[in-house]
Amino acid sequence: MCKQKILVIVGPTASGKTKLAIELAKKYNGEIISADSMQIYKEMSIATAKPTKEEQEGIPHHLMDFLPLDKPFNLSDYLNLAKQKIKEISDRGKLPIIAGGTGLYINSLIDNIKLNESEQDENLRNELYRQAKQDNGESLYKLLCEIDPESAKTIHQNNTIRLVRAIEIYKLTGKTMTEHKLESKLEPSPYDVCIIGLNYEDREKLYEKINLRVDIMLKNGLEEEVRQVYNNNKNLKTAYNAIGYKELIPYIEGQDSLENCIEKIKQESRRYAKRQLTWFRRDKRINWIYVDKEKNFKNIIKKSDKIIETFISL
RNA sequence: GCCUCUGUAGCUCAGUCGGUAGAGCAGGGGACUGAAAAUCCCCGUGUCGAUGGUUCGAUUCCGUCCGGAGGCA
Repeated sequence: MCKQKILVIVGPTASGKTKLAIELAKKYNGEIISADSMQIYKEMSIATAKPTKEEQEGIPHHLMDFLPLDKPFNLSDYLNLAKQKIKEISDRGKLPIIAGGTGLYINSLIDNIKLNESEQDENLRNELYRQAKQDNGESLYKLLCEIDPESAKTIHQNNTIRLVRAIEIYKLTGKTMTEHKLESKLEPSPYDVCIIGLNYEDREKLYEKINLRVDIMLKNGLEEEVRQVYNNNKNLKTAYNAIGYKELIPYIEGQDSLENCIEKIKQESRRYAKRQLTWFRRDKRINWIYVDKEKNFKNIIKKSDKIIETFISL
């Protein structure tokens, strides 16, 4: 049986994934599936650094710019849609290229994680959050230690989101998080992946790039974009999670200076990049290309070609 | 020119009644299975401005010099 070949491009924010993906799509007859938890939303474009239509150079981009901001979206939705897209693209005889910075989405997809079919129970969740708030998660943590000591080892009492989720999944399905994880990995992946990771050898250089990109976003009208979203949406839950939005809103509400808010965007972007690197670094399959070690973009393409050619010939 | 204050971690500053030092921020490392651009955990050695003196011992006290801030002429 021949596994479906897919190309995956990962890396921290502002490392050049988008550009590389487009170039490789042109070269290898590919279509791009975005793996970015924020680029899926229609209204947020500048802050999420979506490529414009011109920048896309006619390459089809999937799972990007299609969902209204008030619609919730989660890992499960992503997996369902992405798998379907991979199939469609390969049926067209083209190469699926996953490109993005949301590590959880990418790993769950390429490692074929099977989520069980549990319905979400908002009431239960709210109740658990209330309980967590009362005693800083103490009672919930104790409960988790009883029902799933294995998970309790890796989930800290202060990490309310995870704590609640681990308990929620048990109450909803009767299975612990640990069991759920084991079951999720039973089926081998139908994909044969080649992963290219973009990074900088010198962290400072990456940070300069990030700072510069934030300045460019502002020139491109970031403030106007945030204002529009702010004025048109009652439910800003998702926007409050997006870097560029959550830092600029205090300025729009008159609570902080523009200068401070811009610095904050840059800082949060840098920290985000660091977290992304922490996530990606542990995946030993990634073929890293150090952007600051290459003379120019052509050399990055050359390196990528080398990696891809051995992959394709296998 | 004189007087006062000041020089300690990348930054802002504590502190040591003389036994070579510690907070916040910045930064670094890590975790991650249905909110993931989210959420959470861990990490503080630095010629204590330079140099001479007193002392068993000085970043701490004294002298000189070099930065910085303010005041008076």
